[in-house]
Amino acid sequence: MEERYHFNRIEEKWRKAWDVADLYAVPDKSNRPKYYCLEMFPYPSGKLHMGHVRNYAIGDVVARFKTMQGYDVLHPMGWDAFGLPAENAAIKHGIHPAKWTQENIDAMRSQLKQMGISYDWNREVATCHPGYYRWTQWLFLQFYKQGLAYKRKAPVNWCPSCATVLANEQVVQGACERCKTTVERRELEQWNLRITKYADKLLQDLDKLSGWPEKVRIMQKNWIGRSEGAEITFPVVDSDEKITVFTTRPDTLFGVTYMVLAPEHPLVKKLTAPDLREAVEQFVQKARRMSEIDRTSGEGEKEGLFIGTYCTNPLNGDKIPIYIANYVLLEYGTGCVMGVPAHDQRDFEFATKYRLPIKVVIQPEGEKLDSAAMTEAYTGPGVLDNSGPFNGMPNDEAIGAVTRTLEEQGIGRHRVTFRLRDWLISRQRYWGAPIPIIYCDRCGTVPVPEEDLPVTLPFDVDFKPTGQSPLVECKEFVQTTCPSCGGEARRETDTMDTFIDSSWYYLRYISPRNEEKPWDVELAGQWMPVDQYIGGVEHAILHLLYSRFFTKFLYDINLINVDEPFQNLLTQGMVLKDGAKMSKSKGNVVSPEDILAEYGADTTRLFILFAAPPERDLEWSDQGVEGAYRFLQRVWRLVASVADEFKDAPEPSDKVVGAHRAMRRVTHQTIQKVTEDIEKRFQFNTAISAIMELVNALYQYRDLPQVDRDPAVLREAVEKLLLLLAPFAPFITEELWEMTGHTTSIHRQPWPEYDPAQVVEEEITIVVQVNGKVRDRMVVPADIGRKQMEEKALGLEKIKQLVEGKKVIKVITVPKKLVNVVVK
RNA sequence: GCGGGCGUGGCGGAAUGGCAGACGCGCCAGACUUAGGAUCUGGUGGGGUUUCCCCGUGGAGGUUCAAGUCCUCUCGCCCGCACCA
Repeated sequence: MEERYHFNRIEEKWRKAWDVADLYAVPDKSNRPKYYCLEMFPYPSGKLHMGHVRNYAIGDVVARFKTMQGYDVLHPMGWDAFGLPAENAAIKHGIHPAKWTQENIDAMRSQLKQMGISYDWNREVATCHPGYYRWTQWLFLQFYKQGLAYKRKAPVNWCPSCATVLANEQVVQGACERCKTTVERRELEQWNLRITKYADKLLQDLDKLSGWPEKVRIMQKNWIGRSEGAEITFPVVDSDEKITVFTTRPDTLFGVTYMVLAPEHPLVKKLTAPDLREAVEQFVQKARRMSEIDRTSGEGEKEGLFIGTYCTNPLNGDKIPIYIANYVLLEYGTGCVMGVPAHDQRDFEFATKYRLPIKVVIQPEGEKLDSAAMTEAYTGPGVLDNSGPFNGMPNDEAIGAVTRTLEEQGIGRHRVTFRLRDWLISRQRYWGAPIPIIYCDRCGTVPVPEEDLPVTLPFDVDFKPTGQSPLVECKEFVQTTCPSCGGEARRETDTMDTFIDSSWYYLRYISPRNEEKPWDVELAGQWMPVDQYIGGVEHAILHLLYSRFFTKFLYDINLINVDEPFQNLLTQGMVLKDGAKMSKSKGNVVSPEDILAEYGADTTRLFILFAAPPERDLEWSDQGVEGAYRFLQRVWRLVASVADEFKDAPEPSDKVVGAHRAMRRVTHQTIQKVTEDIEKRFQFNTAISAIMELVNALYQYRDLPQVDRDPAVLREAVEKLLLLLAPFAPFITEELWEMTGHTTSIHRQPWPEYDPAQVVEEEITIVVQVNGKVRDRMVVPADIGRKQMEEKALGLEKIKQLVEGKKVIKVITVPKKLVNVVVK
């Protein structure tokens, strides 16, 4: 028997054995209850980082725990394998993106296997594989069929560094989410998915997601940005044109003193007075050139220009000057805003700058606002003033009343607007799934017939970024025949946003090699939804919102029977070193490769799970890793030293007393604690600490003289210990399980259950307080009544002294906890 | 500015309103040892007049027999959103 813990030998041995036995394969169907445990699949960058290690260690505990509890656990892994880094690496090192990606996948798969994560590798998928992206394209066609994929020309976010357009979600504070380059605006014709059609559902169903962190739900809610208000039409003076605005404050309609259009608004050209055309055109050009960040940062100066024409307030006939201004966005609402300086801070600033009138129409209670004296807008509640028939009405009532009046007169209506915009999915890059569309001069836009999929990505392409898709230059790809008329036609050359690939991968795991369809509907019905999804909070909006959108669409076209993909979501915290996120530039990166080589997988996993609860940020500590390593050695030595002694021991007796009973109690209490900690809140850190306490207790028990030890009690404790530790440290527990005489894998054993009779204490320590301060303790039978507790406490020598000469006002007794004597 | 989270020993972190600091790291002492950066045992919030007492969970109030935990205000740090009409 090995006296020392050699993780290298053990981990290599079991890695091979599990592989050969295909231990972690999960059947498509069985009679056991299902559990779908999913971790966000990585981009194959080449090597795992600590964030991955943490993510997958957490997921593996859940998967192994649920497996031991008797579930069929679907626990797959794959690769989010399309994307820019492959192209950038290819350009830099002259390797083809496909080769670069494949090599990285191989390297990372091997690292994951080294970590001992219980994936069913038979279900591995890679989004860049034609067998996968064929179905990505197929899904695009389903969107197209339903009118949810459409092409339109619009101002878009352009990243000059990535040389491609970006979705709204991929622009963070005016910069490219990937490379941080400031995003420009360009007018381009691009493919979009109509996610806005699902805006209301995506918002409402957030309420169903009780298993998601509040934080993520709020972030999505804000992103969708529903606001209720009214659309109001203002006729233009001396013209047949009308301007429609959206406002959440129809109650302030009588306070409108100017009108603003977005500079790009189509009406601007028509409405501009002839003598101002040149100035307006200059202003529009300037606004166009402004980056998104300057345009929307809030701090930027509001700039506007009068375009020389007026419109009329439809309710009171006021003549209102029309402006254009940089702070009005074409994309939101109707692209026009009515200016109410008295009751909107932005309008107030704008009106002050351009000396526009300020008209108070809401008066707060007990106060009379004077527009000349105002230094900021009043946005609170109040009563209408200067508002004709609505005078004296509370403004919250007026919102509805004004809207109704507008509706009656046919000049406005109730309206709901969303901040969420359609999802721009075209990318002018090579390494992605081609959009399966053909353009024919006779037939127009024709979808590629489903049976012709996949539209394969050509291999020999010069993929340097030029601003247009590299596929444009690839004649074999572009030139094709029209599926409709058979004539000459051209293929769409843009590829899809990689977030499309990752919006449905959790479904492909269910039928990873199905060549007839993207997934088997019946099997999807069985496995979906994902019971537990685990990943970083950085995907709170992008990936999680897109996946929810896909799921809702697929539900509507009857391809799945759930309308939310992820029942429970765990957002793990970051891994920090010296208080900061690990990064090359800070030089505080700890490489999983090195740690795995020095300490092995079990130690690495154990440390990461022990150092902090999963949702919280984790501070990396080399000494902490040492501690985890030391603990596993301690377990090893303990088990190795007693394995022979209890090999043939029977089940322990329920009648044992003294140290044996105490040992059994700790064993069963630990089972209870660990089970609850994992189940309740994924509190792996406290679960592990409980296991450590069991080991400490076992050392005490082992060091009794041998004649005083009960081999049956020892055996029970050691075996439960190994079973409880198995999900955290799969290799060492498997080895020790074998060493203690077992022939089937520990990872195929049922999760231990505790015996309530063994958990109970016969005697407990009660705290005795006087006026809330602990003054003494007493040991009493566990089933003692309140009355006896109180009597015994009052009889204690110390308590008597403290109470002497004072008046006992009352005595609080909390069963099994304490007695508090309140005196005066 | 709005929204969310977090403030507990030297450090990571524990505590259904009921003994603050479990467990681990670090540190101190002892044992074993040719040796120890191995292992085992014990100790380890601060202070004091040291069988005992006082103070202590960012700060100030409050509720309660009892508050790290609940309430009000306040300070600091982190994250997300930010001209959305």
